[in-house]
Amino acid sequence: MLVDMGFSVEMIARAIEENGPNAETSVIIDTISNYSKHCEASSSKSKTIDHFLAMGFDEEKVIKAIHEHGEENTEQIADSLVSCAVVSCAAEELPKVKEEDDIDWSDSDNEINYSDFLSSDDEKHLDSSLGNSSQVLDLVKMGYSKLEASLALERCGENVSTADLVDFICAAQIAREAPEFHADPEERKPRHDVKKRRIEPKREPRLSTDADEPVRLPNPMIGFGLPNEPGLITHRTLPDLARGPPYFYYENVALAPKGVWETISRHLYDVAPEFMDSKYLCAAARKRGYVHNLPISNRFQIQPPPKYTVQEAFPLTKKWWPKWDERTKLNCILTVTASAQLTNRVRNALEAHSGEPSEATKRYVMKECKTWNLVWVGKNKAAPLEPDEMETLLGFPKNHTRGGGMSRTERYKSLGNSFQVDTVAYHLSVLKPLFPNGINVLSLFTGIGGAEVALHRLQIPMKTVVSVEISAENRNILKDFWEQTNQTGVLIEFADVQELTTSRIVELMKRFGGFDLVIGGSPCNNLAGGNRVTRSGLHGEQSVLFYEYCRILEVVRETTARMRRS
DNA sequence: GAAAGAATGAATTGGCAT
DNA sequence: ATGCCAATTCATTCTTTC
Repeated sequence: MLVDMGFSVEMIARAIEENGPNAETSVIIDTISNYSKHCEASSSKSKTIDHFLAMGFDEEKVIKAIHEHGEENTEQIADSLVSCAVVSCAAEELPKVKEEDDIDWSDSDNEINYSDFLSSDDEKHLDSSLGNSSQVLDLVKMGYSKLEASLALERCGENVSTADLVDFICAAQIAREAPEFHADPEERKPRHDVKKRRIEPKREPRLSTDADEPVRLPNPMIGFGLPNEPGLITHRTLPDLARGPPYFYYENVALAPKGVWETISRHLYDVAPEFMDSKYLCAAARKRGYVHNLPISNRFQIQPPPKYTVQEAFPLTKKWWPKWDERTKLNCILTVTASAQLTNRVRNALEAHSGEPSEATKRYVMKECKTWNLVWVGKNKAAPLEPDEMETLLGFPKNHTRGGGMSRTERYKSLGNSFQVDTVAYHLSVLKPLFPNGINVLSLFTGIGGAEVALHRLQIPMKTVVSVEISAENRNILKDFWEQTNQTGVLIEFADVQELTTSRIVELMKRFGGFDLVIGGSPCNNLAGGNRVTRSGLHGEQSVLFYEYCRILEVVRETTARMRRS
């Protein structure tokens, strides 16, 4: 049940651990309440929560009870809470752990009956895992939290000794608490190795995020390094919890409000974000953070590599580009572009006087050029990019967003919200030797299919793509791409992440043999600097869907673990 | 009605002088 | 360390135009 809410045993265990065993569970509560607001899409739910909170019950338990009984059944909720409190007082919470585990996998709310596709092995697992509660009990007696213990059991499988479970828990603790423990040995060498990092002395990536320490954006923003450049970092050690399968790849804007990336990282198994500005791989800036558990050695670029400067990308502009416009890169491609009238205003300003424009005029023109990403397409004629030019810059085939019932304005919006394909492909390139026979992809917040285009251009066969995208026009674009590129794999499109219930995810995984990659960039609306109205952070109306990514990823991870065990 | 145009700052960071 | 300035930013909403 907690999994359905987006909060796995793992996440709760980690959150509790981070705040200390007896500390306030503010992180959990904050997350759960915010998530639940979104999930239920109604304020009545939070009113119900408030109601019971006012009675002095623990918020976590309240939310759980509401989910179990439905918010309208306040009496049952109350009963449940009272009996729950009694159990707690008895200091024997162990049975509840198993309860969570069972609920997790035999949720009767789901439309699909698990027994229909659970193999006999799976059932055996459920039974034997009940039998293993004595191990959990042992661990609890040794001072570990019940959640920690059940987590260890979950990840290590049923046929392991208690000593092994202890090892796992210790390893997980060390991995989380001591960043230097999993630093690359090469990078960890003491200072006599200075020559090696002379090139980028400041770019020492933190391999694990400390909750107390704010995330700092690297300067230059080049992630683990650029292709064909010195100073490449080719190895990192992930926190144990973060390891695949499945691989996951999460993206969002780098310049988010303070604290956002700390939260994102914490919810994605403490993997430190890789911040990269796409201006190092193409002719337009795009500062983004990527949280992923992919290997980072032997990355390669897709061919042909994109043009590096605006003038190379759009050769016709060279002729008209004034000397005093020193730009070689464009700024970030946004969701709105300048009007055609702006081109006229710029032209009028430039032609007000003959000869070299005044400094003031240059300043005005340059300001507009940088604000609106104008390029020179004629004498004194600075115009916004065409949609197909944006497609080129972002690594999509020309006319990728054409058709599908999209207006020009809508194309700009969809393109502004998209991946830079070359950047994503650079990161995903390590998958190519790993999946020669193809890959099963769960693509969330697909948009116009940046991930799919990247995989296609990498020539990694897509056996299955399950895609979730709210915009019907964007779904059409992906479908068209799928057909036009003669994909042999299966494409399944959903409109809403809410449709991906636990049962449906499990069903899909059983059908296709699991997912190898869970990829997506959740909505940035409430994080993006351009938003003057609702830049409300990760809990904003759209950006809160980040927690849906977490929820779905966690279901895939747990299902993957189960499938591999059986 | 649909599409395009115009108006609407703040948060954050880096650089640099103090 | 602190303060100032410049630069950048996956946007929203209302108005106008067709």
